[in-house]
Amino acid sequence: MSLRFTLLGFLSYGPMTGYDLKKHIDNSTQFFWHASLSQIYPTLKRMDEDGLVEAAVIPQEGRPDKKVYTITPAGQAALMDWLAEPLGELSPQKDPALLKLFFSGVLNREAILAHLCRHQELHRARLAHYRKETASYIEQIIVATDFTREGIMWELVRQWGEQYEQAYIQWLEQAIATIEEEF
Amino acid sequence: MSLRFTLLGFLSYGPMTGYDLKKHIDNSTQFFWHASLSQIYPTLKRMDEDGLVEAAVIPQEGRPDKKVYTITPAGQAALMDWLAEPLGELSPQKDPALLKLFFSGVLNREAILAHLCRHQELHRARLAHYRKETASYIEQIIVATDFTREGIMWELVRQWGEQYEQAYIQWLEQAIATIEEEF
DNA sequence: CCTAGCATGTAACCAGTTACATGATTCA
DNA sequence: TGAATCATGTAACTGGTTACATGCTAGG
Repeated sequence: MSLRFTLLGFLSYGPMTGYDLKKHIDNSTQFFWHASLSQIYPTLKRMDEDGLVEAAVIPQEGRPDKKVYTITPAGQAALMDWLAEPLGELSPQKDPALLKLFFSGVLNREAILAHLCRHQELHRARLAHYRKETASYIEQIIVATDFTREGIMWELVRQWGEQYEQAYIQWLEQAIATIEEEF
Repeated sequence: MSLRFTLLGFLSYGPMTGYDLKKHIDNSTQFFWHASLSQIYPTLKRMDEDGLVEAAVIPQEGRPDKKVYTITPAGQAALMDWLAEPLGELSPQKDPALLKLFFSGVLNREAILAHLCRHQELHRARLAHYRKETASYIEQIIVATDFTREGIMWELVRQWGEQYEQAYIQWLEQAIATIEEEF
């Protein structure tokens, strides 16, 4: 259901194609909400049937016709209802890396350390991404569109990403120390 | 796929029914891997067909026969292969609460603050849970089974849960301050 | 020459949720 | 009296992934 709201959210900033939406998702919500084109296209189609968006077909040569989607008043209303609705329970997360670690007591010291170091590398890369690419993307959009209020929210969420990665890396540091001492 | 490894992981500690497995999941992996009974039962059945586990049927009166599953050598091997295999990319997370916040720039100051406070409450409750219920559950199992090596891993993962929640709460604190000042 | 970007989709499949179905025992 | 615990499952559905299909243009 949240994919529909993701799409409505971006379309509330302006009309766009499914392809454009995918790029915005990849550049901003990617790390707390992602979707593939093969999920986006049929979803937009159903949202059109439900009257939440409207498609304007722009003929093109040499490539498929462009479908530019615009949010309808009904779509705006649905988005606002969802935004206003209080948060439910925390949504359960799944993290295969933690699961593997949880059951890794049977492995030897070196194998566990290898997992932890690899894990740390991945999180360092992501931290760098939040600080560089994500930060500049947000700034760029704020400058281009003058969405200052929206920009405050985007930036807050980006900061959570940064702090999350920092905390993760710190914990892994401690975990490595623990294994080196106790295992 | 990871559900199969979750079940194999717990079954490597000893034979159990699907019902027992569900309780272990709820008490320990719940926050990074969860599953419902209606997913666990058919999965165990298919794992039996694939030779990863074996069921011993224990007739009971007044309730369905108990099926106690035991991990087979093939199951043990599959579990070890998975544990040894290096971590792939970070698995994409989905968090509807962050998504809502991301698009909340159109809401007024009070509505945003309400979301943030509610969010903080939920995370405080979870932090308390990790510190009390989860911690005592782990200690209890370590004492009962003498799985000290395994216990170190369980405790490490629990500590991540605790640090994650602390970081989340801190970020929300900052976010509340930012909205109060800038919005 | 090959990769990336533009631009759309369908079909088969897998994972996971929700609702349904049964039924005894224990505890507040 | 009603909820929780024990103990199993099935069926319909929703959400999401993977593979397939088409085909032009621009740039390194």
